[in-house]
Amino acid sequence: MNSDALLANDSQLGRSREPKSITRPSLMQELTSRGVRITRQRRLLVSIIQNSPRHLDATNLLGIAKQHDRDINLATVYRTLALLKNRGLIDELDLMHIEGEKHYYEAKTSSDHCHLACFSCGAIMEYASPLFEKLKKKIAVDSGFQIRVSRLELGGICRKCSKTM
Amino acid sequence: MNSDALLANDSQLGRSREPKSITRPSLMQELTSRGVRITRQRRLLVSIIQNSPRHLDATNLLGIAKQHDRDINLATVYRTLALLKNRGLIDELDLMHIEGEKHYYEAKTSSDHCHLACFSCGAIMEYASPLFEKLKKKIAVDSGFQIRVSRLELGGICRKCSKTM
DNA sequence: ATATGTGCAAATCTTTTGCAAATTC
DNA sequence: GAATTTGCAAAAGATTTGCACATAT
Repeated sequence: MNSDALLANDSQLGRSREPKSITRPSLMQELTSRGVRITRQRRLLVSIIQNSPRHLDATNLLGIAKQHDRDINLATVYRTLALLKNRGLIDELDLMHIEGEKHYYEAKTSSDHCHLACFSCGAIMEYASPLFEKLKKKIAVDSGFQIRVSRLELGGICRKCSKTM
Repeated sequence: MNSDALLANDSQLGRSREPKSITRPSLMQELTSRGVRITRQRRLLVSIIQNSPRHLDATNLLGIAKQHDRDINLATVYRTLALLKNRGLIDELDLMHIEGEKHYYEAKTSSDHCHLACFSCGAIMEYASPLFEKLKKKIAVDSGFQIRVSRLELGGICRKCSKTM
């Protein structure tokens, strides 16, 4: 029996549909309840981030947003991402720089998970585990450090690729 | 009793002296044994990385190297870092982007450790734990992923700062 | 002598910023 | 109407690259 949630994933840079155990609180609700002004473009960007099945970088996000609002600008994307990041509503990922130095974003989940990046095919898998939560708790207790953000990223070769090679 | 090694640290962006349990194999020896050509500048850079008590970024590294070789160039620093990274001899850290988007480097250690970055004072602490190793092993087994590189970074408030505030 | 490494300057890529115009409450 | 957000273009910062020259084996 395996108490951990392994979120298998097939697509390039994709993020799988999540089991019920992982929840992403509504970004819009969070923003509203914190008195953040909701503009048309913020609503659009937030909804894209919240619903995207993949991890998006700023340019991806702009591209998708442009399909709905031809005039949206990259600077607005960055400013909105900064807003969300500063309020702790999204996580910023590097995904082991598997595709350059850009960042990827995802709505923060209730319990943290880590990202496995395959150097061979570029697939990104997510993995959540009580053991990860336990480790963070132990680090906090041992070191007296109050953890606000955590990022565990692993680079290597995914199962599919190691079979192929 | 605490089986984990907590590597306390006082200095800004510093790295503490390590307990014997953490070892950093000789980069020079590794390079030689792999038939990599050793030039004057590579020797210099490698020795700085190996012996630095702090996590250095490319510009830091250049600055220190310049004290020994006035003519060394930033491009050479980056090229040498790429060489070491590709051979898996150093780890590249983001340290939660606590100081911009640059990267920091350290000689790879025998067992992985994580980095705690204090958003308030900028201190970087290192923390090694068998529990981290256990988590990685579990992830590998559960997901069939062969881990080549791992990075666990935590951002938050260090003990000292949370007392002050 | 040949392959490899290096300096330099320019290019690239991601992200940030100043400011005037547009939008929101 | 006042405060905030946005577009645009320019700036900033980190890293990479092309090429002629220098160095290592």
